[in-house]
Amino acid sequence: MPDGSKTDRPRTRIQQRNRDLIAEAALEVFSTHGFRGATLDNIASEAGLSKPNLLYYFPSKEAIHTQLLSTLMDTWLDPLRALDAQGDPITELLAYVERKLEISRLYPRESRLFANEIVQGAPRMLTSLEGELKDLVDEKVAIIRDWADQGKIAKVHPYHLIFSIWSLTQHYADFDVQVRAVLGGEEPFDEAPAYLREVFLKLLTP
Amino acid sequence: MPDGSKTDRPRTRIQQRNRDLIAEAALEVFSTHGFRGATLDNIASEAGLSKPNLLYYFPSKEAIHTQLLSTLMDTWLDPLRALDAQGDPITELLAYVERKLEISRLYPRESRLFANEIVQGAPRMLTSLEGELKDLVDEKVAIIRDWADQGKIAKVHPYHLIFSIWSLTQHYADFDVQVRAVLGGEEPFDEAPAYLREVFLKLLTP
DNA sequence: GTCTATAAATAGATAGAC
DNA sequence: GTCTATCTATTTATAGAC
Repeated sequence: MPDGSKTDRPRTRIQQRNRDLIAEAALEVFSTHGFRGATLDNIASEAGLSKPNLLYYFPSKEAIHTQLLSTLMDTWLDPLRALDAQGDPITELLAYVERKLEISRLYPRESRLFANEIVQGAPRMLTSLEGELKDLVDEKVAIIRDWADQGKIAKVHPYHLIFSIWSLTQHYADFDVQVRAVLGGEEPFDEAPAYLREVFLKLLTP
Repeated sequence: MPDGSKTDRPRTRIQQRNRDLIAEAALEVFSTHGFRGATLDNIASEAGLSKPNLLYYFPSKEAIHTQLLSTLMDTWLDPLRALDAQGDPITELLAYVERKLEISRLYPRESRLFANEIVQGAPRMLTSLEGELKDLVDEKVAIIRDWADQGKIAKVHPYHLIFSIWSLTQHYADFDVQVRAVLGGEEPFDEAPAYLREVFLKLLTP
């Protein structure tokens, strides 16, 4: 009797497929227009479903948004989770920068989804920021502080170091139109990896 | 006959005062909720005026937003304009960073107003980005490139250098809630100036 | 110049047939 | 499970009295 129930949400294949369609459409629309700017009409037509059908799968617009944020939260935190206290400090931190930048390149919508939410004061995400996010950062800050104390990297403020990694890498996703407007034809991600590597190598070298 | 008419918009004292009240209220509301999230009701009550009275002074919600963006565009560009080709290169660039950070501290709403607009693809600002902004950046990039060619600063990609200054300084305004959530009680602007100075000093020193 | 009342459009959500 | 039709609330904008 192989069935795989009991996992709570997804049941049939068609349900799973439609939930996925909705999540994908919602990501597209929420990341481009923010929560208020997005409409169920937009999301429905992007998903190729009718508006009432959307609300058959999710109880409300808010529920779609919330589910999206919490699903993607893990993806968002993974690169920092991977920072390894046992590895070589400079290598670990540069690899973290590289991962974050690669995520901005490959998943700009996810980055903008969070950016929209946070710029507006994170009304639907504040507890996650003060909980999961802060806990993870505190844990990694302790590692970075040890590295600095042992003279393995330069003595930099560990929290602000992390802010600067977020800021510099996510900028290429969140402010993509501005970056491209200023660069004209040049592709941002051609030069960004080497540039950011240089920034953090110079900063972190003791 | 001293009167000061002919300047086109503001006439009486009361008109000027109400236009200012509306601009201030609109900045507050648009910067917190974005264009779609803001309502005329919010803006009106924030300004202490009735909704129809708002529309006596401005033809539409869009017009308020547009006027706000174009008024603040100059303030936004001024710190970069002040970059002086005749000054000492490192001093000039560090002073630019300091000015931008100070603006994030003193005028976070203005920063978030632009952030909201740009994250969503700058639908009402794209021409400004491709015009005024790109022109100014191109001009200053030429200066930075000269400095690098003359060996007065390290050889860094000038466009990405500017992106990194924007990104690192505006982060403290745009992502303020996140920064504060992670820091717990610590005041971001206590450490940020010294941290950013260190980042750019290390990066730019030849 | 400012207000109350209201029109017109949009958007989130529900009813009920199939 | 999916659709059409519709309800209700919100929101932009206007009319018209004062």
